[in-house]
Amino acid sequence: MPELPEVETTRRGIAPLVTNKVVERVVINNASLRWPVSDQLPEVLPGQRLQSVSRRAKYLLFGFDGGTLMVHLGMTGHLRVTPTGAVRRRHDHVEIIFSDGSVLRYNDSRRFGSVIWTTDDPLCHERLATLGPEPGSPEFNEVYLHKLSRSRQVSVKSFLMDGRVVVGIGNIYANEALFRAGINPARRACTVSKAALSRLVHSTRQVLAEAIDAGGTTIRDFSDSQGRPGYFRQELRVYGRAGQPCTTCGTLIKHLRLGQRSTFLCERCQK
DNA sequence: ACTGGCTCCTGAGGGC
DNA sequence: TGCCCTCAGGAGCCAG
Repeated sequence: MPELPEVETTRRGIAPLVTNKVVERVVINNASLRWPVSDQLPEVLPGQRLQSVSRRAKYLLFGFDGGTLMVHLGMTGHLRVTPTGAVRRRHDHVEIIFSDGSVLRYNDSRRFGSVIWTTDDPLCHERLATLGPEPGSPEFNEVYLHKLSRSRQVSVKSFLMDGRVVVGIGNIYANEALFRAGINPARRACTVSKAALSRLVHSTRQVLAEAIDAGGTTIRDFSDSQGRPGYFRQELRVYGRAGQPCTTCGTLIKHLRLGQRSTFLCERCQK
């Protein structure tokens, strides 16, 4: 489900509802996520105040007094805040009850996501330490991409989706960014010119920023913390548009598979 | 060091 | 209506 814009949309919705609240109780209904949820959580968290909700890559970082809860939404994860006593839904795996009665619920039908507790610097955690720069950071630029890509034989799309290269870009936005940059996603990364990589840096930032402004993209089941869908779907130019005309030249959008992921392109606009 | 393929899991949608 | 198949927005792990 979520790429960077959806995670950021979730963060913005959740943060004002839970920041500065004190945990009263934690309930783990199902600990078997991507990694087992720590059974220490119900003992450790109560009494701690939630100081901040930030984001690194696709991880939401809930900064408590004595540590950080690192939440990844996987493919189908949702967070929502409800009053106490609100009906528990199927797949509500973790519930954090605050002393004011509100409840933060982690729901994830496929359980590809994770809820990880760490008392160390989360940025040094093994899940985060090896990740590349944020797409919005100055480190993500054409010089960096050019240097990193010279030895890479993988498709430029797989390269762009590699979290060690740059974080937050999943399948939808990789397709969209490559279309806007006029780059064929199947091209090997090492063959893409610095000029084209420069276009890719800008189109990536642009697509992500526009998607955040629209509240993310809802294809199947993404909704924000209030249950609202994202409105970027109507802005998608290639993703999910196989057989439909290119918005630029009218050529029919082609569908193929790269690295086991659905890929869409206009063969005329993307070289 | 890279690469492609497989894997975890549930649910939706299409064809018959 | 139901059954079976394919596909899905992530990403770690493994063998080659």
